[in-house]
Amino acid sequence: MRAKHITIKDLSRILNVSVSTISRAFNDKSDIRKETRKLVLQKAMELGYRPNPMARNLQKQISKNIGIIVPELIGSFFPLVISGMEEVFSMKGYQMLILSSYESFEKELERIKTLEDSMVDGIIISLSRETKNVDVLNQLIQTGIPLVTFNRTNPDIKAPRIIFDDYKWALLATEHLIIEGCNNIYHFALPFHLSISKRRIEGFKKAMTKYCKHCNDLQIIESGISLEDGRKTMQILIEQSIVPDGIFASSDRLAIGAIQVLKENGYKVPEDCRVMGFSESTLATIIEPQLSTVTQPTKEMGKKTAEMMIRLLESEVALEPETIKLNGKIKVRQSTRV
Amino acid sequence: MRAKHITIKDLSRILNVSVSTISRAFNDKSDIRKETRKLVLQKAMELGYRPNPMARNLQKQISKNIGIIVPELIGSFFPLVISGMEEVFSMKGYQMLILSSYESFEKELERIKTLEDSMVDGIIISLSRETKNVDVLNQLIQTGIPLVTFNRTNPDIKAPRIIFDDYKWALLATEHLIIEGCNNIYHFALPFHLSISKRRIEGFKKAMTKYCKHCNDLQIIESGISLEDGRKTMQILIEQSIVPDGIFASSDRLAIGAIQVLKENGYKVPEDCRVMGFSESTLATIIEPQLSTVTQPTKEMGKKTAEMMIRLLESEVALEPETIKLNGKIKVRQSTRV
DNA sequence: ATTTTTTTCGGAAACGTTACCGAAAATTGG
DNA sequence: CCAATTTTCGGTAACGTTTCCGAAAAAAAT
Repeated sequence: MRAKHITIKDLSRILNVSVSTISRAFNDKSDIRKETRKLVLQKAMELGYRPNPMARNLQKQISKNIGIIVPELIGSFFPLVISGMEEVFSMKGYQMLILSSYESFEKELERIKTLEDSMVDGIIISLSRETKNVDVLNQLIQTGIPLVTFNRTNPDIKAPRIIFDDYKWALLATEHLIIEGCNNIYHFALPFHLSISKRRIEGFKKAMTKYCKHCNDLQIIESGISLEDGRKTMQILIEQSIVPDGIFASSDRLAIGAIQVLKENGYKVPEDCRVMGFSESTLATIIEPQLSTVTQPTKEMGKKTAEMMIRLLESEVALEPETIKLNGKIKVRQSTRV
Repeated sequence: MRAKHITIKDLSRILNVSVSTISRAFNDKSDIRKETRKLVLQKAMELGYRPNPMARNLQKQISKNIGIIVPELIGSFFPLVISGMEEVFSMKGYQMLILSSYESFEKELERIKTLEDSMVDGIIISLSRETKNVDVLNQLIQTGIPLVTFNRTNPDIKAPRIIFDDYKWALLATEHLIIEGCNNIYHFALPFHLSISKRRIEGFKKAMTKYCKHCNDLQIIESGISLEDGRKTMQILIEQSIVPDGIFASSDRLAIGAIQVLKENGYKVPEDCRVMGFSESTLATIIEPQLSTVTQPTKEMGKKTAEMMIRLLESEVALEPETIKLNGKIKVRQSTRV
């Protein structure tokens, strides 16, 4: 039923040259005459010949596939990162197998197994929120398969990581709140065990002590990642009659949840409490007041990650795991400025 | 450098059986003794043998890859659809190659070519906003490669389509506005040449005439797809001193743009103008007032699309292109109810 | 016990490439 | 003009499976 594909052998028969010369013509080998190459390529074009990638990959013992595991496909962040990866991988002739761990450690392991089975040339991963044990990843590296982590990563993994300079920008974000006049600032943090969370907490603390602001651990609350998590955290604070004059949330979704609850309880943003988000999302300009946040070069992160993978793939020797830190920008909107 | 993979030949040597029996053991063939199968499988497990997919695919002349082309990866819609597809494809051992056309016709053609080159077993596509000519797709079908379209499709394509019952739900959405008391309703439409747009317009018209409401073509405005497009359309209306008492927007983003501009100009939603969106997005509950909209089983659409592809793949004979219409639900929030 | 049937297996040829090893042809050097 | 070199090419064996064909072994029938 399917139209038969023309192969290198067909070409060989038609052109009366050996299959090896045809292969040579397509692979820019040196030991072929320019005229014969032109002849072959021309005829190939004419007959619509396309090299069969499966055969080539079998012979070369590669798959030209890169496995990508992300915690989720919803939200704007990961799709945008992936979109950045696509740009560089498609240029280099690689294809992406995109899998979601759905924020579950168990599923994450499953996905890794799947990718191993399908013999991808490399694996790119951003950890699920549940992932604490990274032994499997390190075993993976042991077997020789290139691994790159991004955004949600873990210092114990002996692989390159591409991350935002969370420490620096958390510091600057907090500083922004302080300069705007906040004294009693709370930090809504991501799950503590995520390194991304730790780095932002450090930045927050540093800013607070730098300006001699009161800062104890009660002001740093492990909230989660969703909008609902942000709501809950805020609700608990209000029930305890605690209303900060500034909130630095570790994600836009947490920040928006906080704003919603503040407003529902009659507090005004930014007058009563200024709120700062992190990692720009499309939601930031929809909420009222519009959310100040730290924008991140999300697509850039995808590109850098993909480029790192290409480097691993093309290098003969094992590279020392490198950490690339990307810079953001503070986007001031109405939620922090009266 | 890379750890050598154990092959069927290694197993053959170790177990002292032929390669064909091993292959038989793994493929549930009938002509093999239960004990030998068990023996083989056990040893394979022990040595961590995994069939090489490239070799298998070359032999079977398939790739176990499905190409997927979507207009964009940002926004919640397409990632969610893809997430639905993933569920069924990963069950069936297929992998997805996800490519984005970035809403560009030219890029779309490029992507199709890429997928042909990589010899995917089937192609799933949702058209870019620019796509009017679908000859390439029909040629593709001619060559025998299974094609399934979803959401943004085109009646000229001779392939199955999985769509929402846009006509019906546009009708019901408009009806909802009418029942809530609107008389002068405007429809912010997607680009007219998209069939999805046409169907919703028909639904809108039908509802208006059914209730004997005044409805001329000026009330149906080709707006675009983005939030910015929604803002522009609303702005133009207001500049003409036209303020409808109801707006049915063909996407949540258009609706939110409209709401923003209405509010900026001192109009109240829903008191002065009720606004109805279409195709639930995460933005709907962030905007104030929260947006009434037509929710769609987005993930379900992905599943159904993938299942249709599997059917094409597994069927020997060519199937008559079928159209599957999915139902939605009207979600009433504050933007349409006082 | 011999023939017939069925079950179980091994050998070898595919699948479409690339890679290696020579050999023929063309070029150079003396 | 012949030898030495270089360029260009063909033949063939991989890569790791599956599939087909036929043969051996086991079971059933006579």
